[in-house]
Amino acid sequence: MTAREQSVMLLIMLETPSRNRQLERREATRTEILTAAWDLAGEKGLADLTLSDVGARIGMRAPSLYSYFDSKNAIYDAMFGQAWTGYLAVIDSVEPTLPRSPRAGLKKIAHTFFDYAAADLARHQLMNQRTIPGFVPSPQSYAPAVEVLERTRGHLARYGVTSPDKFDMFTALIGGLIDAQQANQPGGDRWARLLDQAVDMFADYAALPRSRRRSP
Amino acid sequence: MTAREQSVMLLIMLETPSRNRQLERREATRTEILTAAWDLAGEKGLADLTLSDVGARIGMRAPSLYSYFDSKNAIYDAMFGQAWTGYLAVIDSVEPTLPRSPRAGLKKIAHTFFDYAAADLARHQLMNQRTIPGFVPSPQSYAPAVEVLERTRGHLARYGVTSPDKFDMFTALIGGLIDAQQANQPGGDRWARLLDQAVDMFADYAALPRSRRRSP
DNA sequence: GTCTATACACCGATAGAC
DNA sequence: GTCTATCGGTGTATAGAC
Repeated sequence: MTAREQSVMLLIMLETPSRNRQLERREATRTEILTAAWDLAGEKGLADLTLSDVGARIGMRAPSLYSYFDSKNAIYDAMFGQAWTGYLAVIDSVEPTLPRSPRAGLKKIAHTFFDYAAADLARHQLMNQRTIPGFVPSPQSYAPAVEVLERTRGHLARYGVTSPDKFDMFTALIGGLIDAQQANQPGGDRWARLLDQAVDMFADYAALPRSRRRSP
Repeated sequence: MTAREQSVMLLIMLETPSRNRQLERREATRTEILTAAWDLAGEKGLADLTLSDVGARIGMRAPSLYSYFDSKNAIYDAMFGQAWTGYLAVIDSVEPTLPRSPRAGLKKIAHTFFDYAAADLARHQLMNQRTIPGFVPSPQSYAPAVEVLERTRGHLARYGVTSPDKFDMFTALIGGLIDAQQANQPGGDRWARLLDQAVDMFADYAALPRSRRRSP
C-alpha cells in the first residue's frame, strides 16, 4: 500500500460516520418510497401507479422522487428486486423445516410459493407476468430471482426431480394454479384447494415414491 | 296491430336500406378501429395503447373515436369480446376433427388453446390476466368466454373428465404452460414442448384409459 | 444536497364549431 | 361525424431556493 493509498483510506475512514448516516437516511427514504409504491400498486393496480400518488403518500412532490430513483421504471425495478429478495427470505425460513419425504416436501414448496404469490396480485404480476410494457428488470434486481430458481432447483433435485423438463413442468403447474386463482377469483381458494392433488399428480408423473413404506 | 304501429313499421321498412348502410358503415369503422388497436397493442404492449395512436393509424383524431366507443375501456371491452369470439370460431372448426381417444382429444384441445394464446401476448393478457387495472368485461363481451368454457367442459366430459376439480386442474395446467411460455420466453417452445407430457400426466391423474387396447 | 417550482409533451375525456 | 380547443391529469426534466 502506497502512502497515497493510506491517506485516502484514512480520509474515507474519517468520513465514514457522517457518510454512513447520509447513506442510511437515503436508503430509509428509498424504502419509504417503495413501501408507498407497494401500497398504491395494491390499491389501484400495478400499471396505474403514479409518481404523484407515491410522493403524496409520504409528503413529497412527484419530482422529488427523482432524487432517489432515476425513473418510474427504476421504482418498478427496485420493487421487482424486493419481491424476489422477500421470497428468498421466505425460502431461508422454510428451508430448515422441509420434510424428508419427496411428496411432502414438494407440497410444502408449492404451498409456500402459492401463498406468497396469492398474497399480493400486483407483486405477482411484477414478478411473474409482463404487465408493464417495456419493463425489463436490471441484472441487479434479476439476481435474487435467479437465486430463487437455483435454490428451488436444488430442493427438487434433493427430492429426486432432476430433469430440466420435469422442473419446468412443476413450476408451470404451480404457476398455473396461481394464475388461475389470481385471474378468476383473487382471494378465493377454488384453485388453492387443488395444490396437494396437483403435487401428487406431478409426483406420479415424476415417478417419485408414494410413501416411505414403498420401495426405494 | 294498430294503424299507428303499421305506419311505424312501414316507415322502418322504407328506411331500412339506408339505415342498414349507415349501420354497416359504422360497424366497419368500429372494426377498423379495433384492428388498429390490436396492431398497436401487439407493438407497444396492451397497457400502452393510446387513443391518439389508434386514431392516427386510421387517419382519425383521438376525440373522433368517441363517436364509436364510449371510452378507452369500451375499446378494451370490444377487444375482449373479439378475442373470445375468435377462439369460439377456432373451436367450431376444430370440433368436427376431435379424435375419439381421450388422450388424443385432450392433446388436440390443449394444443389448440395453447397456440391461440401463444400467438398474441396482448390478446392473452386481455383474455386471461388482469393486466389493465379496473377493466371488467361487460356481460356482453363475457358471454363468448363463458360459452368457450361450457363447450370445453362438454368436450372434457365426453372424454371422461366430469368432476369440476379435474376440469379446473386441466385448465390450470395448460394455462400454466402458456403463462410460463409467454412470461419467460415469448415465441419460444421451452414449455410448448411439454404439452403432450402434461396431458398424459393429467390423463393418468384423471384415470383415463392409456390406449384403445386397454380395458374400457 | 434536498426539495420546490416550473415547464414540457402527452394522456383520456369533453364541449362546441362546422 | 369529424374537427379544434380545452380540461385536469400524467411522467419526465431542469432551474433554483434553502
